[in-house]
Amino acid sequence: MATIHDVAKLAKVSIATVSRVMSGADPVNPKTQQRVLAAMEKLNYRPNGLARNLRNLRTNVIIALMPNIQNPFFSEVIRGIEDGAREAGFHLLIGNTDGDRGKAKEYMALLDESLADGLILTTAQTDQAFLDEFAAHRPIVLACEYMEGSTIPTVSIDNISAARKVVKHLLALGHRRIAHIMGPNEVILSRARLAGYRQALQQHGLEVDEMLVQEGDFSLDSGYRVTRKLLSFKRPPTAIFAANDEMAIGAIRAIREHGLQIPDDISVAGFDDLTVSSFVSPSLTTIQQPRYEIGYRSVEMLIRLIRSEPLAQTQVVLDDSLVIRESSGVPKEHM
Amino acid sequence: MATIHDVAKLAKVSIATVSRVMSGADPVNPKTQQRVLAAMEKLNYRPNGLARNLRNLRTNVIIALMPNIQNPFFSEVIRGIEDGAREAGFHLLIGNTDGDRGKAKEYMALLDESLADGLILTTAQTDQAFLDEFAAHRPIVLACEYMEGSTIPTVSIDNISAARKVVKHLLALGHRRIAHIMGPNEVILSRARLAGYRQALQQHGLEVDEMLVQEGDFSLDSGYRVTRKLLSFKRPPTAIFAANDEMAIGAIRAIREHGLQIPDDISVAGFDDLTVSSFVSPSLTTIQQPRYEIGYRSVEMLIRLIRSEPLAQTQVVLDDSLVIRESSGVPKEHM
DNA sequence: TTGTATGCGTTATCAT
DNA sequence: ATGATAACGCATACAA
Repeated sequence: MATIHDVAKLAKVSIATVSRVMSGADPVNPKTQQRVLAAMEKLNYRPNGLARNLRNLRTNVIIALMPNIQNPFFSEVIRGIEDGAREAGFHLLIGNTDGDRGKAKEYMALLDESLADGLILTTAQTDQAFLDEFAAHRPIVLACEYMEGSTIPTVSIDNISAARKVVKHLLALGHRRIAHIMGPNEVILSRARLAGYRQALQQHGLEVDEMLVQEGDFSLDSGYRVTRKLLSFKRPPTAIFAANDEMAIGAIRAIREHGLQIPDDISVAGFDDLTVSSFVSPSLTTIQQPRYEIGYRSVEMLIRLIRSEPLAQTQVVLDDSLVIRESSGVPKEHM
Repeated sequence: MATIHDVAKLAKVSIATVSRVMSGADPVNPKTQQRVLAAMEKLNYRPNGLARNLRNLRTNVIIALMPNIQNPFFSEVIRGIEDGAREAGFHLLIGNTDGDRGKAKEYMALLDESLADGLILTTAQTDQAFLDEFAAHRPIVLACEYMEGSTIPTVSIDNISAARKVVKHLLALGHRRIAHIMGPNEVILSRARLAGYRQALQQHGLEVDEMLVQEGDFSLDSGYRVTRKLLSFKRPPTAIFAANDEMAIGAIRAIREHGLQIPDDISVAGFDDLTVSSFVSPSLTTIQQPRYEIGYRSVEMLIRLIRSEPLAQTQVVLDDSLVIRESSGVPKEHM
């Protein structure tokens, strides 16, 4: 690979002049500029990004950590992050943690090794105390979930109110035995959605039947398994609210295999509005959240942090909306 | 951030000794080692990766390019790549190209800027001539599709024979009017699967009705739209083979909306065996390919290329298998 | 307008 | 066993 020295020698100038031609910062005589350009062309010169980064002490790399690259919810968030990063001249390094805190910390360490300029977490990935401390001195943004009492810049919807909205919809249809398939209890998101579920029932004067709250892991398969369990109860629920669409699709499968009709025998609602959710049969009632925008706004904030620019607000809450489709309906006893 | 000089000063040694303590290559007196370690601890020293990389002229970064991060097929391939990369101490930079060759070339340029050590393409992303030339002097592996007459190291299944297998299955059930929803014509994969479709029909002595070959773009929605078109024909097909599962799921939706039963009125088959494909209703007949392994083997090859180690073989073809589920059955006139 | 010289923080060579 | 020093390739302050 040709270096700046090779170009300088061929163009009969100093390396400083070559550097100036590249940056365009200082004025350069048009004729020498031509010579330099010609030399760069001839040598097929590409500046070494490593040297440039060391000199500038910046990498132009942003890391986005996701618990699971397979999850289509996050991939749309990532698209928003990527677009925002590209527009600002940053590269995106995507890290998959599989919910493993060790992996997450490994990626976070890249910040301290100067191999990345900033970090976006989609879901917290680790304990709040550690994260607060870590983020205090480093450019970090938390996307998708909100940590109560934390000072970390955050972009998310209000998961509690969104979950409440789903359950109120089911209550309004006449359901009284509504089950909730929650996500992993250690995930903040999961607890927030569970809280919304409880609030809706309580505001309706109903007690929460703890048997009807079951934990999944956000996978299709866990939704399937948990639903089979729910259906085996003496008094099965008339509606199931799953904490994400994938578990809801798993639930649909289990219900159909059980020989029941949706929504006639049992209603199902999810959360996220994946693309596939309007294509499954029956199509899924769910919460639509602005996934792309969550990503885009997150990276905007992060870049301001990296540049030490002030933040207008540190906690951004975006709007969600309830999408009612075929999977939710009036319970049988009311028909 | 503390540097190696700060550590050296505090420990009252030279920077060379600090470096030795870190690498463990040369012997160091245990007592001085303790002093150095203590100093590193006290200063919370983290070596600067940028400087290290510049010195070594390596980044330990591998780039994986995918046409669409949303596509669950690729995300499993990426998992394989990521695991392989991690095991070998590499970081993975994931690039989304949206099928845009400009974006792809931008990422490829990172190789020439020394910001990455190697590149994996999942689908070719660009024209063969450019790619062959580009790959001739750089560590590059092509995953998922095979380019006829190319010398680029490749890991994939045999898409032609796999597609043939699907169509032969439909023929064996008694279908004669079999439609094909192909992927974008500029994608090698799409043309390979189309070729397999043609071969199967021809080997069965059937002519290909060109009206029954329609182009989609691998999205759910395109499968839906194209299927509506197919169903509007005077003589609609009795079976549809979609070039991927997402289009097949779109097709299922269109067929149900049309009031037809699957597989009684019309059979559907896909390609890829996404997780969701066994959960949709009816569950999908499809081709299962070793996505994770494709990724894993690709990165293995790439790392050998980066290290200038010899390759046992440059074109790896892995096994696929036909998974028969509920969406394909005997056509009505045969029942 | 251009050149010289220094430093970014490592690793590695060569002495001692 | 340890230290001094030279790269790695670039950007920039300062001189000319």
